[in-house]
Amino acid sequence: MALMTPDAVVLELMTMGQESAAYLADLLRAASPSSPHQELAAEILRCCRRVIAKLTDSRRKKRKAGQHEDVAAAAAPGCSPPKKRSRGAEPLSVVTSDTTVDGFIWRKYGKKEINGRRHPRLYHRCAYSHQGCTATRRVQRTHEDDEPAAYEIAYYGEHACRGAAAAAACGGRPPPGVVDFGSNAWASVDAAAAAPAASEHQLWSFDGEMSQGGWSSSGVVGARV
DNA sequence: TCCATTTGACCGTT
DNA sequence: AACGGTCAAATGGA
Repeated sequence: MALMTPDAVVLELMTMGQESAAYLADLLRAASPSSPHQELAAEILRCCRRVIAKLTDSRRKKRKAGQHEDVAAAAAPGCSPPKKRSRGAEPLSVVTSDTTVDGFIWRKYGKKEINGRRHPRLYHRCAYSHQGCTATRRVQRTHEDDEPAAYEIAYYGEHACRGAAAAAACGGRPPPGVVDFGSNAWASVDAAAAAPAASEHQLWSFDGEMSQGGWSSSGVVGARV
């Protein structure tokens, strides 16, 4: 039973982001009507709208085509999953400057040097995969020289575990974002900055409260599908 | 000792 | 045959 698809998560996040940006714009306007920061808030708002529009559009297309969310989720229980994902699978891609904020706990299971890319591609699966959660994601740095670094994260599969499973694992505190992955992960170097590599307990970079519908989507800077 | 990460190898798709 | 996704043994840290 699919509880929260990556699409839905991102859509929800972006909606929250949009509301927050609108609120911020109001605050700025009230504080200083001529503040140049208003334009910044407006820009954030525009980005959110574009992402939401994209997401809504792609979901509508999927429904229309009668396709499953993805290949992994479509695999029947008992059948061995395909070793390689079909290229027909349409992932949800998010471009973000922070790979650690998406509300789920991820575990790295592979790394691959990709042709024409200076940085390797990282493969993660949901930390609750042993509970039947089929969600996976693929993290790839977008442009080699981007500063700050931007990453394209492609989400596959559905979270059968919910993000709440992560919260439970955290002893009821606000749910974690994402486990950082390993000592050589360039993503962690950028996103977690000075944090020493490794233990998932110290690398949550979560600054919101998903359980209350208010978690931050600050890392997301754009999206394309 | 357990668990997460690393990394080379395997295998499916194009 | 090349490419890319996943597996699984080896490794290292707590």
